[in-house]
Amino acid sequence: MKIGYACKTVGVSNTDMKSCTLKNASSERITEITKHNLHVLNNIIDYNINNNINLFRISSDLIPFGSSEINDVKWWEIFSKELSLIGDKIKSSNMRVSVHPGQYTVLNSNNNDVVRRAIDDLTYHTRILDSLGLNSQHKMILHIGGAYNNKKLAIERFIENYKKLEDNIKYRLVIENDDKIYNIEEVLDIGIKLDIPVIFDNLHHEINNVNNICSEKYWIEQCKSTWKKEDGNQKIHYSQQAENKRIGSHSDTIGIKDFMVFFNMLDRDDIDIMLEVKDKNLSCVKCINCTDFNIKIIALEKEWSKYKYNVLERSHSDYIKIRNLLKNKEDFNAVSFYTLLEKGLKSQGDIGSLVNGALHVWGYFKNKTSEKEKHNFFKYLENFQQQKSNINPVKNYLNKLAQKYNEDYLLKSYYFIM
DNA sequence: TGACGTCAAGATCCG
DNA sequence: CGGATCTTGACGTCA
Repeated sequence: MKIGYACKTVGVSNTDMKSCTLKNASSERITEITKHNLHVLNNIIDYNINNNINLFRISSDLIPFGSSEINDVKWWEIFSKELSLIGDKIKSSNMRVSVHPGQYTVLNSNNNDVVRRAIDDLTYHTRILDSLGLNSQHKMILHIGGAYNNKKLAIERFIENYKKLEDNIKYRLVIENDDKIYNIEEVLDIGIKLDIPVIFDNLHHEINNVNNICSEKYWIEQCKSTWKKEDGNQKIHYSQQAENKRIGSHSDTIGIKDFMVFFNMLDRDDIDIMLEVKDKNLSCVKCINCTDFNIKIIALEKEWSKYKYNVLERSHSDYIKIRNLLKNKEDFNAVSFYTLLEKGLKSQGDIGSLVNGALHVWGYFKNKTSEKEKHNFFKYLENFQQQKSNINPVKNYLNKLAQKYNEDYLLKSYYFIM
């Protein structure tokens, strides 16, 4: 089983992709950004390897305007060396990657121009995986498209247009149920008819389902048979509804208790789970740790070192509870740890606890800083205490100091990003 | 015509 | 002038 995350990282340095607007998209600018983004992709792959993450979705933003006619840069030739080095890393680490054209890539449109652009976009995404030298287990996920007041015709159009696609596109293409139009039963019908693997998305299914008679497990098992040996293990998407947000919005983090219920329901090892969640790799590491039967306490201690000041500034009592939980090195439980962590991070920190957190972090510097820096810090802190500002200027200043004095422990923590 | 989703770029505001 | 905060962009469908 692999558990992965989509497109970008949270709290990892040098992993931000660049982009540009259409009016600035010269060949030079596109080449420059592509070079940067490939460097970033390489860093993300390194991060994944170092954190035992072996499922990842590559961002469609890798190449600016990758499927547009205005991009005339032959990036797959110019950067062939960089691409194959990244591809080699992916292969040698047994990582599985994917790409996912979004809701605006519509293969079944009744507008020929939209279909033409959709095919260009599929060609672009396929080229990413091809240029990395990856096999057919590395997939491209697509939704079926619109309904146009006649679903039957719209499905027929999808089928006809699919048949016209180049073989190297078909080689990777898989289809997924969406949250509004095509439910899992309809997507499965298409998948079976065309011999395309089907991705089950639990949240889309919750919102847009056939009926409540068949269980999630039933549909996941139905999808399983669409995955052939050369496609690799069945892949599914998992996400949770964000509280107090529009139906279908992804949660900020994966609630570990609900995830474990889902995981235990699957009761299988030959399945890969792509998480769709705002905190990306953070939830991914959480889920990996909680499903690892051989987890060592050092893995949780490492996690705690990154989150501790975020908890401290929100809730001192949760901070103490988690610290106590980790003191018992023989009998620890990853789910209990993350459940407490979620509770702590959900707490609303008051002025006192936020100040307490900032002072703890200040402790890293107090013997190194100049008088001026000390003065600046306490000025920011005083402004916050007197409600003249929020906590951000205080934390931003601490971040600056952390960078200046190269405090690796703080820079690797999530204190400055949450 | 706006909502939908995404998030960096670009624009503007603030001290 | 630098940093913080708000708006735009780029895509297609549907109400």
